[in-house]
Amino acid sequence: MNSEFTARPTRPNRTDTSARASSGVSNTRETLMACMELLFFAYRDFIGDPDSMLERYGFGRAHHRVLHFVGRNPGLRVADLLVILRITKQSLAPVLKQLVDEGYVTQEAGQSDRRERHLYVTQKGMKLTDQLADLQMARIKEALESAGPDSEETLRRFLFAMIAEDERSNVARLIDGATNTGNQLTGSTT
Amino acid sequence: MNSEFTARPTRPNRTDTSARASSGVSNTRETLMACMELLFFAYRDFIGDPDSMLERYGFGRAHHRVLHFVGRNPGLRVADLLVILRITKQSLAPVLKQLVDEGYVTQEAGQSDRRERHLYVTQKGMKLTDQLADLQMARIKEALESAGPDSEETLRRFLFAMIAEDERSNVARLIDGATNTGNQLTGSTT
DNA sequence: CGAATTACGTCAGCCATGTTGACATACTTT
DNA sequence: AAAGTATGTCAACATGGCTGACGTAATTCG
Repeated sequence: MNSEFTARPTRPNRTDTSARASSGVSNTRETLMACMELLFFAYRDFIGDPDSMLERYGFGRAHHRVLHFVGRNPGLRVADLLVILRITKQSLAPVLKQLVDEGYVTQEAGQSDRRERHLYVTQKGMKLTDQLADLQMARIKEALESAGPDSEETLRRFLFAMIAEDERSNVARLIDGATNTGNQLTGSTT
Repeated sequence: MNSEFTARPTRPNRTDTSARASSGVSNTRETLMACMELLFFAYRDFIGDPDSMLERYGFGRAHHRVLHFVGRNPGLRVADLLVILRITKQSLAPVLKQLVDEGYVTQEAGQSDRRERHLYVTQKGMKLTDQLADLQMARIKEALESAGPDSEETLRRFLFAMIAEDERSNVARLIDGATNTGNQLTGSTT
């Protein structure tokens, strides 16, 4: 017994007060709570996909993040990466070293300033990076389809608004700069 | 210079091929990529709120998760918690011990089976748990409002579909059982 | 009854990922 | 020449995971 998390406790005190009363649409505490928990589980599985693939390469999430952001922003400097990932150079060092040593990422001295190390994902690296991204995008795509026709626009608005206010412009610039898809974000959320 | 992550590289190769071509609505690779990155940043800030509060108590995310799930499912057994959190008892032990020692959680031997330890969040614990949840729900609520009128339903559908297929029923049961809000999830996603 | 199983705890050792602080090195700027 | 900057590196440490092994109490099964 108790194989998965079918396991529910004997569950006492279920008196069903509050909530449910406002059977309507508005965001009750319970509804928001459900969103919270769903976000928790959704995100877990969202990272679960790439995690298992990364394992086979001896990489972790840290490697994934580096591959992703360098892949999307070729020529990124080490300092940029640190700011994006919000980690210290000491944390990045071993991860980056491994990626460079194993040929997934290359470094090039800057032209104007030769102290700078510009990072690039190699072909070998891009292959892995794409595989990882494809896994995650496939899950998102499916979920969007099952969520309805306008779900993608709604989702983007929601996620963007979830980001700390003083970070939004940075994120918008990052995404947008890398994708060159136009100004959906900065424009639509004003 | 380079204060935040204003820092963008010199950015070479921006030739703008693919994408954008299909200017329509459909989920292009670039759009999905944007969703991916937004999800990454959104989730980071979603956890950032409680993180800073937890620090003041000397707690981490692990404590938060325990408080949350025990708080929502009073009487949960240790084994249940392990399955929900997908961690080992050795990982849980120190966290749970700290919460019990400091009076945030209590344990009670089961009535029918006295080997079982049923977990309950104390009043002191509920106060903290509620504060944490309120922080996160406030962010979600705001984001939903800024995403439009039907965004909550859409979001729930999306998130639910993001969960691994063979986990959905479990999650639905968990959320639903705890909230007693009815069968929105299990019903609407079929 | 006695043996096996179960729920939980605990000890020991390991790994990944993060942190600070201090310092070295190469390069640029003043 | 001196100061500042971009990066790398060493050392020590914290957190939160993991596995394996073992103990203990309680239940269940033969």
